[in-house]
Amino acid sequence: MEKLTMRQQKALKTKQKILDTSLYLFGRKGFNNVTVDEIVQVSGTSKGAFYTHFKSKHEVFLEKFKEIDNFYLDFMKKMPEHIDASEQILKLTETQMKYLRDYLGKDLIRTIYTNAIDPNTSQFLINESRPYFNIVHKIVEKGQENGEFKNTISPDRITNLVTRNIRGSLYDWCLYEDEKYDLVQESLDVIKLLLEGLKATNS
Amino acid sequence: MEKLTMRQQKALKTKQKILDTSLYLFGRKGFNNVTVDEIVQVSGTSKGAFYTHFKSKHEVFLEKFKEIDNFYLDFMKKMPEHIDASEQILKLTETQMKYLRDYLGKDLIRTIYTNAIDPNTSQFLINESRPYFNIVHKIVEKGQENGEFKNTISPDRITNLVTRNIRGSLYDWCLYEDEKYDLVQESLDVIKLLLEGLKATNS
DNA sequence: TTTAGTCACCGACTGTAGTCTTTAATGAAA
DNA sequence: TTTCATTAAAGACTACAGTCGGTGACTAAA
Repeated sequence: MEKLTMRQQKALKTKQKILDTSLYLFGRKGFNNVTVDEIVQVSGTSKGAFYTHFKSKHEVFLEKFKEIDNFYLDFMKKMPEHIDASEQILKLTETQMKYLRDYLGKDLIRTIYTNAIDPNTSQFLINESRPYFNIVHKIVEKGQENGEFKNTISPDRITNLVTRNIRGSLYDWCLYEDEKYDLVQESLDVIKLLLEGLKATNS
Repeated sequence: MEKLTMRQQKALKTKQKILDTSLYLFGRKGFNNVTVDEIVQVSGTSKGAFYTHFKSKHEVFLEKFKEIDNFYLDFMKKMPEHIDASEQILKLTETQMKYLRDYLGKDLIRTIYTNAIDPNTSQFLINESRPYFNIVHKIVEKGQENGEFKNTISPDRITNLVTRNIRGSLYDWCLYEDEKYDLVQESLDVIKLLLEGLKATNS
């Protein structure tokens, strides 16, 4: 499986060089202020090389965004098992939002959320095989089993609603230019309210 | 106030011609498949004229979107006063979503929601002076006065959360290419759950 | 080792949104 | 009525994402 020809190894190196240079430049100047020509020039490659390895300028950033799925897997390993499902979802939300805010950053999220609307691109955000969905789904199932959540709504549906609320919070974050919007607090508030509506104790 | 010179009248006519042609072409071919050159050619005007009247291609579509605020005002005139605040919000949501789905259409909403993320453009979606905010705000206030909603959360905040949920539903609608996503049903479900969490009867 | 084919890469080219300089028609002031 | 300033409109031009035909180094089969 790891039998790469000389050629393929070199290609991989080129791809990595483009990726590194892109991310470096995006970080310095912002996605919109970096041109593909510049990336290509700084990385010492070419337009042709860029587009053999990436479908678009957006896609380079998407590659970085995908790291978040590893973050989720990591998170679950450390998640204490004994706490409530609600608590688990809140903890997940908090950690996730801090990660997005401090590590990936608003510029990246903006790029992802803009690009996701384009019908021609991959439906990454709503791809149900993402670790994120599985994690939330598992927590929700447990929450229903132990009578914490209503079971009049399917776990699939609840998962759906939770992740949609998170997307909503992130989208709104993107809308604000200044720092008036506290992503972590806003997301937690929204999720808390949603969980309130999901509690089994309400009618 | 209505003293327009010959020149201004002609200018207004040009603007209208560009607007009509644009909307016609967007409707026929989709926003992304219409070029500014085409609009200009079909409307018998010029690039220069186009950009004196509109800041961007997106902004033409935004003009259409703004009609929705008249829709809200209209809606309120017909809203029965005697029903619950929750019921009013649900009714508003349903009517609004049908209007967006059937009259404005997904292509327009996609355009608005893509454009809104761009920090350089007007923050129309989160502009709190929009009729939409005022309407929701009024309903919420009444709901708190008559003890229907918790009053541990400020009406501003609740309004905020409601409108955010709506944006979330609309954003998700944009993500789906096929017709698997029923905008009206999904929005109502989300809002119902949110209202559940806002009820005064829960702790 | 030769040879035929592949594919990573190159960079000139295309399409399109948006800008900039110029022009002429209008309107205000004398 | 003449003059001067204003501004809507025109269209050539720029910037930039993405495409496409060509090229040569590498691979694999003989």
